[in-house]
Amino acid sequence: MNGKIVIIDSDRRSVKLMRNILSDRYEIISSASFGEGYLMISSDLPDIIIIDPQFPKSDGISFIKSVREWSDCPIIAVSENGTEHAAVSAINAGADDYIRKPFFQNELSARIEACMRRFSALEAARGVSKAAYYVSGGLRLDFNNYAVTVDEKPVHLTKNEFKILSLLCRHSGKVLTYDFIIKSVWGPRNADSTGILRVNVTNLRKKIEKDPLHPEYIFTENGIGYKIAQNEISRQQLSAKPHRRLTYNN
Amino acid sequence: MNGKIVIIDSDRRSVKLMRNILSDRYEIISSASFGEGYLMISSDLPDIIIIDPQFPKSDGISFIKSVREWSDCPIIAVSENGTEHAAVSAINAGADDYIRKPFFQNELSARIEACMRRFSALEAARGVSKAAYYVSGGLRLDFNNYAVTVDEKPVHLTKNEFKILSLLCRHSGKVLTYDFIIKSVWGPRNADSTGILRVNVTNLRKKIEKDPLHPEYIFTENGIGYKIAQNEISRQQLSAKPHRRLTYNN
DNA sequence: GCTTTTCTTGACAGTTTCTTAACATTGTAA
DNA sequence: TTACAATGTTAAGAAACTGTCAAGAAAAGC
Repeated sequence: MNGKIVIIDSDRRSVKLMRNILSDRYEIISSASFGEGYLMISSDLPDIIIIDPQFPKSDGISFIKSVREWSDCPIIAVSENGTEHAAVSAINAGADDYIRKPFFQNELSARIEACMRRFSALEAARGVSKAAYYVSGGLRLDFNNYAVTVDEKPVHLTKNEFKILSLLCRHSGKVLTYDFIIKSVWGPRNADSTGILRVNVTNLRKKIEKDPLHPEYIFTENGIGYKIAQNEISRQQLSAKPHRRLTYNN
Repeated sequence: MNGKIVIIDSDRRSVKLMRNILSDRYEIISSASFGEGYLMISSDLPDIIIIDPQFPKSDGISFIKSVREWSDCPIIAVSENGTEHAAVSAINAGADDYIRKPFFQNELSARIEACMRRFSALEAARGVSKAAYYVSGGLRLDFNNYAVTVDEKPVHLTKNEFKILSLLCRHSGKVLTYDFIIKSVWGPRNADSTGILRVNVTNLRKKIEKDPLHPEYIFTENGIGYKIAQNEISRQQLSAKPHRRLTYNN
């Protein structure tokens, strides 16, 4: 599996077709409604969002905008509306591409893959780890299997606890602000609702820290956010991707 | 000017049209041949490359691949060839977008701008992950991680202390007035409230200076403000010069 | 349906950080 | 040297932040 895609489209044939094209390489989750789709995006955190903004009938443009307020996830608009205005609106709202129906199947695939490549490059530049495991001291987290062990002993985490911990682990060594964590884990949400994050971190610490009062893994940066120690296995795997553009030295 | 665009297209009317659409916001350099275009790309280092890979005699796909070997500059293919194969080939070769002729003018603009936005984000992420440190003597400050070390030992700073120190480090070597620092850290505020700044600097010095009476890092310029020594990480060290290939043979 | 787990909220306490004010010290100009 | 302004230091209360608990709501599992 190359990743997870959320498809939001009220045309069932469209969805079925896209499923056929993509399901061998991607996990597909679909919805016919904006409301449900929105919930899927915030709970499942897909790698790509495909949406038919149904311009101008329904307000898909503001949907795209509102996702963009809290997520950088690539959005591809796929619509029967071939007008220039529809495409421009979607792209300006934050969509990464606008594809007209009926589309060529291989072209859809190619555009999705291109999107994924670009986003991976962006995340890599941001220091997001692509390693399969996080290891630090006695703590080990398996990103793919949702498994966490402390000193070889398996630890059960709830969904949100795992989301928080794996987020910290993907960005290991960096301080993540409360706001960033909240938006990443809960999606759109009142940013000042830090209480729920605090409770989750307390519960997490109870499960993985020997002495929650003197944390060994999850550190608090007062007034800013949380961080976790650098992944011990990511250093070797720091891949040297070629530089994107030549730059002047002046 | 928003940037520089190299257009490689043998169709003069196309080039003229694109010039008309884009020249108010971008510097346009164009060529009708691959060879010349290639030289332009390597010498002018544009922000975006627009290319019609559908040259009658030459292979535009290998051109794109060849540019991709050493540059990540966004490439937009614009071609009269509407086939799926043409689009898929271009995108898989490394093009960021494939636009069919005849195109909508505003859509072309929007797609170019979207490309620029994405690429800026990528470069910003790369820049941040490189030029993220201030170093002077034993003092080291990591702008992104709110982390400060003195002689390798981590030092804990409060949010405001870090704000002040990083402000000084960002403007290293220059004297920052009390007024400027206060406004930067606390926002609009009674300008004569320098007391709070003095307290913060005292606390900062306690944490990072060996002998606060004879500061090694944070210097007072009487009657003006504070300053910190110039960052020892020079700009040349930050951006390594990638190799450049100047010939294109096909 | 029921039971169990997880999520969310609000209250509260302990801790850290911020801010103020008083006082000490240093620098500067007459 | 003296007087005065500017800067440094300290301490204490205020404010903000963080960690914890418990209870009800919601969701998941059976």
